[in-house]
Amino acid sequence: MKGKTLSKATLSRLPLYLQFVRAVQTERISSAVIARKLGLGEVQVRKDLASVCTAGSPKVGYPASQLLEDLEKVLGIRQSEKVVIVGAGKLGQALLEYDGFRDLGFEIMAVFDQDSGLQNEIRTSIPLMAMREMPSYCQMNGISMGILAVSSGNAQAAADQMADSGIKAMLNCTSCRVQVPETMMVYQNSIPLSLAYLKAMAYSSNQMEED
Amino acid sequence: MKGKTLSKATLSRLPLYLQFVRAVQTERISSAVIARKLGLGEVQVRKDLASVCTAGSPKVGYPASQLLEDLEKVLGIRQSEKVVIVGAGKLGQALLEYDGFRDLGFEIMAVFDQDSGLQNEIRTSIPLMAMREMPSYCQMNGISMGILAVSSGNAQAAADQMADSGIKAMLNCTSCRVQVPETMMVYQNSIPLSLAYLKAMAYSSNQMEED
DNA sequence: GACTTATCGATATGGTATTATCGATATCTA
DNA sequence: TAGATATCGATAATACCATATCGATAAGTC
Repeated sequence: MKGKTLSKATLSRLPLYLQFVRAVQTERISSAVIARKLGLGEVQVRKDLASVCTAGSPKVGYPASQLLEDLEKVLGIRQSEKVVIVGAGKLGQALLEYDGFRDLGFEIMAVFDQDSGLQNEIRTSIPLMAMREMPSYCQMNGISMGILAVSSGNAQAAADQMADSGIKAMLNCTSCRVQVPETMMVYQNSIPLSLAYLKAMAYSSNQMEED
Repeated sequence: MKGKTLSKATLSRLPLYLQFVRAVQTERISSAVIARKLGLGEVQVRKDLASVCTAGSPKVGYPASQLLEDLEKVLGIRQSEKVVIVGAGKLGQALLEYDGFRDLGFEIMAVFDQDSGLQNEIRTSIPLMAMREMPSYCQMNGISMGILAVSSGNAQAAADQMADSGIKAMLNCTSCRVQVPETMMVYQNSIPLSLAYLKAMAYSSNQMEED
């Protein structure tokens, strides 16, 4: 549309701004306040916001309602996005109970698992279905996003089935890398891997201090 | 020590290399193979590996055993790191069952929760304790890393208690930002936030294609 | 032993992201 | 109405990261 170029780094921060603006009760917000609360640079906040909202004015800050609206528009959460979860183990169940998805415009439609005996463990109204039903279900409901939350051994097979189902964007919550078609976008969010990264960061920053 | 400067970006990839080198069965590994399987640039892999290992040689690649050793050394996983989990809900339980931590050199020592009635739900031998026991437990066992996995409403309070317990690095699996002392390092790993980022990425890249 | 090839390491280039700086403007006060 | 101040937007400078290129070297081949 507008040909604006949103950088990856900026994109990754937009949801944070969204959350913050929602939580705040004031009519007007300044970049300084956002920066302080989110632990970011003041200029960075302005630059990020400038790429989605032009309503900021000197001495007064951004109007919260306008900023909120613009953020939601850019993030595309005005109309909710349908998502499936693959894997009904503990992690999948945790995701089912999580209310954080709705706030960000996601609607969890269904959970798929090989083991349909887990039905009684699941307390929500979201249906649990067998893996083999996934392709037809996703295609029928026009679902293009999915969360991979199976055990390591099943990761690649499940990923293949997601590809067969027409999933175009996968959040991989496994710690395995999976091979997917080029048309599918993958973002890895593995807790153990993140923990390893955090440790390495802490480790190396300590070394620098001691240096 | 050696004054080497490991970039954040490189650090985030080291665990991937580690996993890959472990999984591979050959004696020698070339950067090209790693790059292809991990979907990275060949030169990038060499550059990353050069910062931790000097044993690569032309025509032959890297000796797997040496590379593995060096990666483990840099990531500091030769001696295991003790970690606590805060929050024994579904997510906390999922983490307890997860074997991915041990492979990366982490030992889950205990879980803390306000509700100690969850004991019977937990199937592992890892002890569940009350939150108020956390400070003494962590200090007694010299624990400096923790995973925050409570519900949104309790996030800040739990984070405060982690700070009181001497935790120096927190993996925040909540979707809330928490305020912590400056001495504490935080890395956020929130599945809904990651999903929002992924959607925004897919969204904007589609726009570019249609452009 | 000379030639070819695969592969590494190092340097150079280009791009992206962050931070610093400055001018412009809306509000407030006198 | 004039001046002071907070805050934004824009441009510039810096730092960071990824990619391209090139020479060097070890293994294989004739």
